[in-house]
Amino acid sequence: MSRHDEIRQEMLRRINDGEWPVGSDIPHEMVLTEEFGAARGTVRRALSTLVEQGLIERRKRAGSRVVGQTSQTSKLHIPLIREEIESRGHAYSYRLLEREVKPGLHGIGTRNGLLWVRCLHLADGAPFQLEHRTINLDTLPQAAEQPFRVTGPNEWLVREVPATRVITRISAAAAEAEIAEILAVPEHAPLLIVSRETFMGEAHLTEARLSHPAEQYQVTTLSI
Amino acid sequence: MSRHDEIRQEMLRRINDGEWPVGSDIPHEMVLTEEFGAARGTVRRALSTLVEQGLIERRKRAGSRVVGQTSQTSKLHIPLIREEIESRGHAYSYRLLEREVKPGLHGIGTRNGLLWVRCLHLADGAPFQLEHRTINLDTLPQAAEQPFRVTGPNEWLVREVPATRVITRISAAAAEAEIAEILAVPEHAPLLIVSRETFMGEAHLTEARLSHPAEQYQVTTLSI
DNA sequence: AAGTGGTCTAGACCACGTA
DNA sequence: ACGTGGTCTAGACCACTTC
Repeated sequence: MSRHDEIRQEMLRRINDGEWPVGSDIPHEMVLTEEFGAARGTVRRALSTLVEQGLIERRKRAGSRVVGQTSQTSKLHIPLIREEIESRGHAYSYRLLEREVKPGLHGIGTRNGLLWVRCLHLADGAPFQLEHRTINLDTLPQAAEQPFRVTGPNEWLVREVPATRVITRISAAAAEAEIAEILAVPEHAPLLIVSRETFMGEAHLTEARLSHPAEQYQVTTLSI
Repeated sequence: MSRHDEIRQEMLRRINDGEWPVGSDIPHEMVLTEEFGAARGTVRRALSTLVEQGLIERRKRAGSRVVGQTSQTSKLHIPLIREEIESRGHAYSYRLLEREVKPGLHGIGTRNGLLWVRCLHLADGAPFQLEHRTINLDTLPQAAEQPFRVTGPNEWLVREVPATRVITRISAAAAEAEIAEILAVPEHAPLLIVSRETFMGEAHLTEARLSHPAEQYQVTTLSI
């Protein structure tokens, strides 16, 4: 355990034991620096981690204070669907349903159009995730050469394309007739839907709508 | 924009423009330090942010390399339900449905028991979130004195209790008859369910199961 | 206005993992 | 075995925000 970890542990203990109650100011950096006998940078590193965790707040000239659970954030990690399925011990398979180039929309893909893909990811032969994928051919023209016949767009994107910004939306919906049939669930069965938009800088790269039968899938996040 | 931000921006540009393609090694710290004319710590800070964003990977003695979207993580921030409703411009109201102390389970709350609360959060008078809450009275004995009659457990927890670890699970389900009635949706209507377990160190603090009519609610996450 | 947190520098030592 | 990234120190200047 590094020194800044030790210092952070001790700070956590003080918060936990009520020595630094929620809402109270904690000692200034220089005080802590002397007390722990460490350099200022080391103390600051411990404090920064606590800020990331959402346990303390820092304001210039006003010191730092302990906060409650308000600003608790978690990390959401959505792995490759193949890895997700294989990590559960199931056999992964893939089926391309549709692939076509469509004209652009709303200023996205207006020059080269949009590559539109619909495909299915299966676990032990049973439908697990229905993927509606749109790829912007203005920013990713190489995608036009990808058949996506034996592996999905995800695999290719992960291997080739870096992204700086991802927006993920998680929602629930009742399965419409067509989707219900593809996913082999009753009509109006609950679905868990993950929608992701991916950007590189300001450039829009791709968009995915991933529908799962609710019984088979849930999203889990861990704290920072 | 601070120097480490400028350096990071330039690194992002190189990744974006393919000067540093996915899978390739990027220059060593000392090379970058010289090139940018900054201190090593500043370059390292820029690199650290890129690691957090999941854009590069670092391995001792082997250098750093650009990775694809595999390890993309997002930050999930679930605010106080009251703030969520008010930020949409609706009037928030609260109704306590049930409150009772139950014996502990699975080693959780085995001394003092568990405080079990069921309550409803409404937007403009319409049901928005049904909350099933369990509070561990071993770790949070003060909770036993809280009536939760006019404000929910959330408000109290946020004000009083810090947490170091939060596990969040997001799932979908069809509304059972009783829940459907409380939420004023048809039976079997899709629900978006957010479950959270909260810990301070190893100590289990509280657990919540938050059910929302799917039409009214979705979870959004942003990249780091 | 002043003191806090934020940033940056320059240097050193260390441990680990790959070559 | 050795060079890389990881950590820590000591010091300085700055800008913001509260007092």
